[in-house]
Amino acid sequence: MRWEELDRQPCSLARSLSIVGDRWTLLVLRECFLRVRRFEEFEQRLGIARHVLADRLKKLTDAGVLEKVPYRERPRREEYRLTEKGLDLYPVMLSLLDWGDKWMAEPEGPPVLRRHKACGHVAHAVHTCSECGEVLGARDMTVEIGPGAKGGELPPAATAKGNPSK
Amino acid sequence: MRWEELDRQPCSLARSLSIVGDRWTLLVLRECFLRVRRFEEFEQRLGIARHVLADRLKKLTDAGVLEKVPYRERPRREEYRLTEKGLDLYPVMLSLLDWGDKWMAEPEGPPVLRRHKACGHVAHAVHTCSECGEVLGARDMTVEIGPGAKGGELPPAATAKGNPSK
DNA sequence: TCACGTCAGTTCCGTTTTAGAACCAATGGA
DNA sequence: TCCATTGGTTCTAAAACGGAACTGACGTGA
Repeated sequence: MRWEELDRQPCSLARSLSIVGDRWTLLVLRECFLRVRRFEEFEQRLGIARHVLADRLKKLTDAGVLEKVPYRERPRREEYRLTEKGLDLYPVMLSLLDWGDKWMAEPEGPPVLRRHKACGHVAHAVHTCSECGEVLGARDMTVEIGPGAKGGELPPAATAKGNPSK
Repeated sequence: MRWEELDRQPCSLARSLSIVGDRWTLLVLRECFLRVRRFEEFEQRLGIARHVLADRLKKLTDAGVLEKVPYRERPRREEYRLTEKGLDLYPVMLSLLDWGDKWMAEPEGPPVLRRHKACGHVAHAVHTCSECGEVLGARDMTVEIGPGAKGGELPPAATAKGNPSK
Protein backbone atom coordinates (compact mmCIF):
# COMPACT_ATOMS: atom_id res chain seq x y z
CA MET A 1 0.00 0.00 0.00
CA ARG A 2 1.23 3.43 -0.89
CA TRP A 3 1.06 6.19 1.70
CA GLU A 4 -1.14 8.47 -0.38
CA GLU A 5 -3.91 5.87 -0.50
CA LEU A 6 -4.28 5.85 3.25
CA ASP A 7 -6.76 8.71 3.47
CA ARG A 8 -9.16 6.92 1.15
CA GLN A 9 -9.28 3.65 3.04
CA PRO A 10 -12.58 2.74 4.67
CA CYS A 11 -11.01 2.83 8.11
CA SER A 12 -11.00 5.78 10.46
CA LEU A 13 -7.73 4.70 11.99
CA ALA A 14 -6.03 4.67 8.60
CA ARG A 15 -7.51 8.05 7.79
CA SER A 16 -6.36 9.53 11.06
CA LEU A 17 -2.90 8.12 10.46
CA SER A 18 -2.81 9.70 7.02
CA ILE A 19 -2.55 12.97 8.96
CA VAL A 20 -0.82 12.20 12.24
CA GLY A 21 0.89 8.91 11.43
CA ASP A 22 4.37 10.06 10.61
CA ARG A 23 7.54 10.70 12.52
CA TRP A 24 7.13 14.38 13.26
CA THR A 25 3.52 15.46 13.11
CA LEU A 26 2.47 14.55 16.64
CA LEU A 27 5.56 16.21 18.07
CA VAL A 28 4.69 19.37 16.17
CA LEU A 29 1.19 19.13 17.59
CA ARG A 30 2.55 18.60 21.11
CA GLU A 31 4.20 21.98 20.75
CA CYS A 32 0.95 23.46 19.50
CA PHE A 33 -0.81 22.26 22.64
CA LEU A 34 2.00 23.91 24.62
CA ARG A 35 1.12 27.14 22.79
CA VAL A 36 4.04 27.23 20.42
CA ARG A 37 2.92 29.02 17.29
CA ARG A 38 5.87 30.32 15.31
CA PHE A 39 8.08 28.63 12.77
CA GLU A 40 11.34 29.49 14.51
CA GLU A 41 10.06 28.35 17.84
CA PHE A 42 8.98 24.97 16.51
CA GLU A 43 12.35 24.55 14.92
CA GLN A 44 14.39 25.47 17.99
CA ARG A 45 12.35 23.37 20.37
CA LEU A 46 12.09 20.29 18.20
CA GLY A 47 15.41 20.27 16.37
CA ILE A 48 13.57 19.39 13.19
CA ALA A 49 14.97 20.08 9.74
CA ARG A 50 13.44 23.31 8.47
CA HIS A 51 12.05 21.93 5.24
CA VAL A 52 10.47 19.02 7.05
CA LEU A 53 8.86 21.47 9.46
CA ALA A 54 7.62 23.63 6.59
CA ASP A 55 6.15 20.55 4.95
CA ARG A 56 4.39 19.36 8.13
CA LEU A 57 2.95 22.76 8.90
CA LYS A 58 1.63 23.02 5.36
CA LYS A 59 0.08 19.57 5.49
CA LEU A 60 -1.52 20.24 8.86
CA THR A 61 -2.85 23.55 7.59
CA ASP A 62 -4.18 21.94 4.41
CA ALA A 63 -5.84 19.28 6.53
CA GLY A 64 -7.57 21.90 8.67
CA VAL A 65 -5.78 20.89 11.87
CA LEU A 66 -3.90 24.19 12.07
CA GLU A 67 -4.72 27.57 10.64
CA LYS A 68 -2.44 30.47 9.80
CA VAL A 69 -3.37 33.62 11.67
CA PRO A 70 -1.57 36.89 10.87
CA TYR A 71 -0.05 38.50 13.94
CA ARG A 72 1.81 41.34 12.23
CA GLU A 73 1.59 43.20 8.94
CA ARG A 74 4.65 44.72 7.27
CA PRO A 75 6.37 42.40 7.18
CA ARG A 76 3.43 40.05 7.15
CA ARG A 77 3.93 37.29 9.68
CA GLU A 78 1.59 34.46 10.42
CA GLU A 79 1.43 32.01 13.26
CA TYR A 80 -0.05 28.57 13.41
CA ARG A 81 -2.94 27.84 15.70
CA LEU A 82 -4.94 24.75 16.44
CA THR A 83 -8.39 24.74 14.91
CA GLU A 84 -11.31 22.97 16.53
CA LYS A 85 -10.31 19.90 14.53
CA GLY A 86 -6.81 20.22 15.95
CA LEU A 87 -7.95 20.76 19.53
CA ASP A 88 -10.02 17.64 19.12
CA LEU A 89 -6.79 15.67 18.88
CA TYR A 90 -6.26 16.25 22.59
CA PRO A 91 -7.60 12.81 23.55
CA VAL A 92 -5.08 11.25 21.19
CA MET A 93 -2.23 13.14 22.83
CA LEU A 94 -3.55 12.27 26.25
CA SER A 95 -3.79 8.56 25.45
CA LEU A 96 -0.25 8.48 24.16
CA LEU A 97 0.98 10.47 27.16
CA ASP A 98 -0.72 8.19 29.63
CA TRP A 99 0.60 5.09 27.90
CA GLY A 100 4.10 6.53 27.90
CA ASP A 101 3.78 7.46 31.57
CA LYS A 102 2.76 3.94 32.42
CA TRP A 103 5.05 1.90 30.21
CA MET A 104 7.97 4.01 29.10
CA ALA A 105 8.88 6.13 32.12
CA GLU A 106 11.98 5.87 34.30
CA PRO A 107 11.61 3.94 37.55
CA GLU A 108 11.24 7.24 39.44
CA GLY A 109 8.13 8.12 37.52
CA PRO A 110 7.01 10.18 34.55
CA PRO A 111 8.88 13.37 33.58
CA VAL A 112 5.79 15.56 33.58
CA LEU A 113 2.64 15.41 35.67
CA ARG A 114 -0.74 16.64 34.56
CA ARG A 115 -3.07 18.16 37.09
CA HIS A 116 -6.78 18.52 36.48
CA LYS A 117 -7.63 22.19 37.00
CA ALA A 118 -11.17 21.50 38.09
CA CYS A 119 -10.46 19.05 40.89
CA GLY A 120 -6.82 19.82 41.61
CA HIS A 121 -5.60 16.23 41.44
CA VAL A 122 -2.77 14.79 39.41
CA ALA A 123 -4.74 12.62 37.03
CA HIS A 124 -4.77 10.60 33.90
CA ALA A 125 -7.56 10.00 31.42
CA VAL A 126 -10.03 7.18 31.77
CA HIS A 127 -11.95 6.08 28.69
CA THR A 128 -15.62 5.69 29.30
CA CYS A 129 -18.58 4.78 27.14
CA SER A 130 -20.34 7.83 25.73
CA GLU A 131 -23.71 6.14 26.31
CA CYS A 132 -23.54 4.38 29.66
CA GLY A 133 -20.45 5.92 31.23
CA GLU A 134 -18.74 2.66 32.07
CA VAL A 135 -14.98 2.29 31.69
CA LEU A 136 -13.96 0.90 28.30
CA GLY A 137 -11.31 -1.82 28.13
CA ALA A 138 -9.56 -3.47 25.21
CA ARG A 139 -12.23 -6.07 24.50
CA ASP A 140 -15.40 -4.30 25.52
CA MET A 141 -16.63 -3.33 22.08
CA THR A 142 -17.73 -5.16 18.97
CA VAL A 143 -17.48 -3.75 15.47
CA GLU A 144 -20.12 -3.67 12.75
CA ILE A 145 -20.56 -2.14 9.33
CA GLY A 146 -21.24 1.57 9.33
CA PRO A 147 -23.02 3.87 6.89
CA GLY A 148 -19.80 4.97 5.19
CA ALA A 149 -18.64 1.43 4.43
CA LYS A 150 -19.13 1.72 0.64
CA GLY A 151 -20.20 -1.84 -0.01
CA GLY A 152 -17.21 -3.13 1.87
CA GLU A 153 -17.41 -5.61 4.63
CA LEU A 154 -15.79 -6.08 7.94
CA PRO A 155 -12.34 -7.58 7.88
CA PRO A 156 -12.68 -11.36 8.24
CA ALA A 157 -10.69 -11.49 11.45
CA ALA A 158 -13.15 -9.18 13.15
CA THR A 159 -16.01 -11.55 12.55
CA ALA A 160 -14.48 -15.00 12.14
CA LYS A 161 -14.08 -15.63 15.84
CA GLY A 162 -17.09 -13.70 16.96
CA ASN A 163 -14.78 -11.09 18.45
CA PRO A 164 -15.02 -12.71 21.88
CA SER A 165 -14.20 -10.79 24.99
CA LYS A 166 -10.92 -11.82 26.45
CA MET B 1 16.91 15.31 16.35
CA ARG B 2 17.67 11.81 15.29
CA TRP B 3 14.93 9.19 15.54
CA GLU B 4 16.88 6.89 17.87
CA GLU B 5 17.10 9.61 20.51
CA LEU B 6 13.35 9.78 20.86
CA ASP B 7 13.01 7.05 23.46
CA ARG B 8 15.38 8.84 25.80
CA GLN B 9 13.62 12.18 25.76
CA PRO B 10 12.03 13.29 29.01
CA CYS B 11 8.59 13.29 27.43
CA SER B 12 6.10 10.47 27.53
CA LEU B 13 4.65 11.46 24.19
CA ALA B 14 8.05 11.28 22.51
CA ARG B 15 8.71 7.94 24.15
CA SER B 16 5.38 6.54 23.03
CA LEU B 17 6.07 7.78 19.53
CA SER B 18 9.44 6.05 19.54
CA ILE B 19 7.36 2.86 19.41
CA VAL B 20 4.12 3.69 17.62
CA GLY B 21 5.07 6.88 15.79
CA ASP B 22 5.86 5.56 12.35
CA ARG B 23 3.92 4.90 9.21
CA TRP B 24 3.07 1.26 9.76
CA THR B 25 3.15 0.32 13.40
CA LEU B 26 -0.36 1.39 14.39
CA LEU B 27 -1.82 -0.33 11.36
CA VAL B 28 -0.05 -3.52 12.37
CA LEU B 29 -1.49 -3.08 15.85
CA ARG B 30 -4.96 -2.47 14.43
CA GLU B 31 -4.73 -5.94 12.92
CA CYS B 32 -3.56 -7.33 16.24
CA PHE B 33 -6.66 -5.93 17.93
CA LEU B 34 -8.68 -7.61 15.17
CA ARG B 35 -6.98 -10.86 16.21
CA VAL B 36 -4.60 -11.17 13.31
CA ARG B 37 -1.54 -13.06 14.52
CA ARG B 38 0.42 -14.54 11.65
CA PHE B 39 3.06 -13.04 9.40
CA GLU B 40 1.30 -13.98 6.18
CA GLU B 41 -2.01 -12.66 7.35
CA PHE B 42 -0.56 -9.29 8.32
CA GLU B 43 1.08 -9.07 4.94
CA GLN B 44 -2.02 -9.94 2.94
CA ARG B 45 -4.35 -7.67 4.85
CA LEU B 46 -2.04 -4.67 5.01
CA GLY B 47 -0.19 -4.85 1.71
CA ILE B 48 2.99 -4.01 3.57
CA ALA B 49 6.44 -4.87 2.23
CA ARG B 50 7.56 -8.08 3.88
CA HIS B 51 10.83 -6.82 5.26
CA VAL B 52 9.13 -3.74 6.72
CA LEU B 53 6.61 -6.04 8.38
CA ALA B 54 9.39 -8.26 9.73
CA ASP B 55 11.13 -5.18 11.08
CA ARG B 56 8.01 -3.79 12.76
CA LEU B 57 7.06 -7.12 14.33
CA LYS B 58 10.58 -7.47 15.68
CA LYS B 59 10.59 -3.95 17.09
CA LEU B 60 7.17 -4.43 18.68
CA THR B 61 8.30 -7.73 20.16
CA ASP B 62 11.53 -6.21 21.46
CA ALA B 63 9.49 -3.38 22.98
CA GLY B 64 7.24 -5.85 24.78
CA VAL B 65 4.10 -4.79 22.93
CA LEU B 66 3.79 -8.15 21.18
CA GLU B 67 5.07 -11.56 22.15
CA LYS B 68 5.83 -14.58 20.01
CA VAL B 69 3.83 -17.59 21.06
CA PRO B 70 4.52 -20.97 19.46
CA TYR B 71 1.43 -22.56 17.99
CA ARG B 72 3.05 -25.54 16.29
CA GLU B 73 6.29 -27.50 16.65
CA ARG B 74 7.97 -29.24 13.70
CA PRO B 75 8.10 -26.98 11.84
CA ARG B 76 8.17 -24.51 14.66
CA ARG B 77 5.76 -21.69 13.98
CA GLU B 78 5.08 -18.71 16.17
CA GLU B 79 2.35 -16.15 16.18
CA TYR B 80 2.33 -12.62 17.50
CA ARG B 81 0.02 -11.69 20.33
CA LEU B 82 -0.61 -8.50 22.20
CA THR B 83 0.89 -8.39 25.67
CA GLU B 84 -0.67 -6.43 28.49
CA LYS B 85 1.45 -3.49 27.38
CA GLY B 86 0.04 -3.90 23.90
CA LEU B 87 -3.56 -4.25 25.04
CA ASP B 88 -3.03 -1.05 26.97
CA LEU B 89 -2.68 0.77 23.66
CA TYR B 90 -6.41 0.31 23.11
CA PRO B 91 -7.23 3.85 24.30
CA VAL B 92 -4.78 5.21 21.73
CA MET B 93 -6.48 3.26 18.96
CA LEU B 94 -9.88 4.32 20.20
CA SER B 95 -8.93 8.01 20.30
CA LEU B 96 -7.61 7.90 16.76
CA LEU B 97 -10.64 5.95 15.62
CA ASP B 98 -13.06 8.41 17.17
CA TRP B 99 -11.20 11.39 15.75
CA GLY B 100 -11.22 9.81 12.29
CA ASP B 101 -14.93 9.03 12.63
CA LYS B 102 -15.64 12.62 13.49
CA TRP B 103 -13.34 14.48 11.13
CA MET B 104 -12.29 12.19 8.31
CA ALA B 105 -15.39 10.17 7.47
CA GLU B 106 -17.52 10.38 4.36
CA PRO B 107 -20.70 12.46 4.60
CA GLU B 108 -22.73 9.28 5.10
CA GLY B 109 -20.87 8.44 8.25
CA PRO B 110 -18.00 6.31 9.49
CA PRO B 111 -17.17 2.99 7.77
CA VAL B 112 -17.27 0.94 10.95
CA LEU B 113 -19.39 1.31 14.07
CA ARG B 114 -18.36 0.18 17.52
CA ARG B 115 -20.94 -1.11 19.90
CA HIS B 116 -20.38 -1.35 23.63
CA LYS B 117 -21.07 -4.92 24.62
CA ALA B 118 -22.13 -4.05 28.13
CA CYS B 119 -24.82 -1.50 27.30
CA GLY B 120 -25.58 -2.41 23.69
CA HIS B 121 -25.24 1.10 22.30
CA VAL B 122 -23.15 2.34 19.43
CA ALA B 123 -20.69 4.49 21.32
CA HIS B 124 -17.46 6.38 21.31
CA ALA B 125 -14.97 7.00 24.08
CA VAL B 126 -15.22 9.94 26.43
CA HIS B 127 -12.11 10.97 28.32
CA THR B 128 -12.71 11.57 31.97
CA CYS B 129 -10.54 12.51 34.90
CA SER B 130 -9.28 9.46 36.81
CA GLU B 131 -9.81 11.33 40.09
CA CYS B 132 -13.06 13.23 39.81
CA GLY B 133 -14.69 11.62 36.79
CA GLU B 134 -15.37 14.84 34.92
CA VAL B 135 -14.95 15.02 31.16
CA LEU B 136 -11.49 16.22 30.11
CA GLY B 137 -11.19 18.83 27.36
CA ALA B 138 -8.21 20.27 25.56
CA ARG B 139 -7.40 22.95 28.13
CA ASP B 140 -8.52 21.36 31.37
CA MET B 141 -5.13 20.27 32.67
CA THR B 142 -1.95 22.03 33.70
CA VAL B 143 1.48 20.45 33.53
CA GLU B 144 4.17 20.36 36.19
CA ILE B 145 7.53 18.71 36.73
CA GLY B 146 7.34 15.03 37.58
CA PRO B 147 9.68 12.72 39.49
CA GLY B 148 11.34 11.41 36.31
CA ALA B 149 12.28 14.84 35.01
CA LYS B 150 16.07 14.42 35.55
CA GLY B 151 16.83 17.96 36.49
CA GLY B 152 15.08 19.24 33.46
CA GLU B 153 12.42 21.85 33.54
CA LEU B 154 9.13 22.39 31.86
CA PRO B 155 9.28 23.70 28.34
CA PRO B 156 9.06 27.53 28.51
CA ALA B 157 5.91 27.70 26.49
CA ALA B 158 4.09 25.58 29.03
CA THR B 159 4.81 28.04 31.81
CA ALA B 160 5.44 31.40 30.13
CA LYS B 161 1.81 32.27 29.75
CA GLY B 162 0.58 30.54 32.84
CA ASN B 163 -0.99 27.91 30.64
CA PRO B 164 -4.32 29.72 30.70
CA SER B 165 -7.50 27.94 29.87
CA LYS B 166 -8.81 28.89 26.52
C1' DT C 1 22.47 54.75 3.21
C1' DC C 2 24.31 50.70 4.40
C1' DA C 3 25.37 46.96 7.22
C1' DC C 4 23.06 43.85 10.28
C1' DG C 5 19.25 41.26 12.41
C1' DT C 6 14.67 38.73 12.30
C1' DC C 7 11.40 35.59 10.46
C1' DA C 8 9.77 32.23 7.38
C1' DG C 9 10.79 29.73 4.42
C1' DT C 10 13.49 27.15 -0.08
C1' DT C 11 17.39 24.71 -2.22
C1' DC C 12 21.01 21.39 -2.38
C1' DC C 13 23.36 17.19 -1.23
C1' DG C 14 24.36 13.00 1.01
C1' DT C 15 22.26 9.36 4.10
C1' DT C 16 18.15 6.47 5.62
C1' DT C 17 13.98 4.37 4.97
C1' DT C 18 10.60 2.33 2.12
C1' DA C 19 8.27 -0.27 -1.84
C1' DG C 20 8.33 -4.04 -4.74
C1' DA C 21 10.05 -8.09 -6.24
C1' DA C 22 12.93 -12.07 -6.06
C1' DC C 23 15.16 -15.41 -3.35
C1' DC C 24 15.98 -18.74 0.76
C1' DA C 25 15.21 -22.43 4.29
C1' DA C 26 12.72 -25.83 7.05
C1' DT C 27 9.23 -28.98 6.83
C1' DG C 28 5.19 -31.86 5.26
C1' DG C 29 2.46 -34.07 1.71
C1' DA C 30 1.38 -36.28 -3.05
C1' DT D 1 11.06 -36.19 -6.22
C1' DC D 2 8.48 -32.06 -6.70
C1' DC D 3 5.43 -28.91 -4.81
C1' DA D 4 3.17 -26.07 -1.19
C1' DT D 5 3.31 -23.57 3.26
C1' DT D 6 5.27 -20.40 6.47
C1' DG D 7 8.29 -16.92 7.79
C1' DG D 8 11.40 -14.68 6.69
C1' DT D 9 16.15 -12.15 3.96
C1' DT D 10 18.34 -9.82 0.01
C1' DC D 11 18.38 -6.73 -3.85
C1' DT D 12 17.50 -2.25 -6.38
C1' DA D 13 15.31 2.03 -7.10
C1' DA D 14 12.43 5.66 -5.28
C1' DA D 15 11.05 8.62 -1.53
C1' DA D 16 11.90 10.87 2.86
C1' DC D 17 15.07 12.94 6.01
C1' DG D 18 19.13 15.64 8.30
C1' DG D 19 22.15 19.38 7.98
C1' DA D 20 23.69 23.33 6.14
C1' DA D 21 23.53 27.18 3.05
C1' DC D 22 20.78 30.51 0.62
C1' DT D 23 16.68 33.82 -0.31
C1' DG D 24 13.65 37.61 0.40
C1' DA D 25 10.92 40.98 2.76
C1' DC D 26 11.24 43.99 6.07
C1' DG D 27 12.99 46.72 10.45
C1' DT D 28 16.87 49.01 13.18
C1' DG D 29 20.81 51.62 14.44
C1' DA D 30 25.08 54.15 13.15
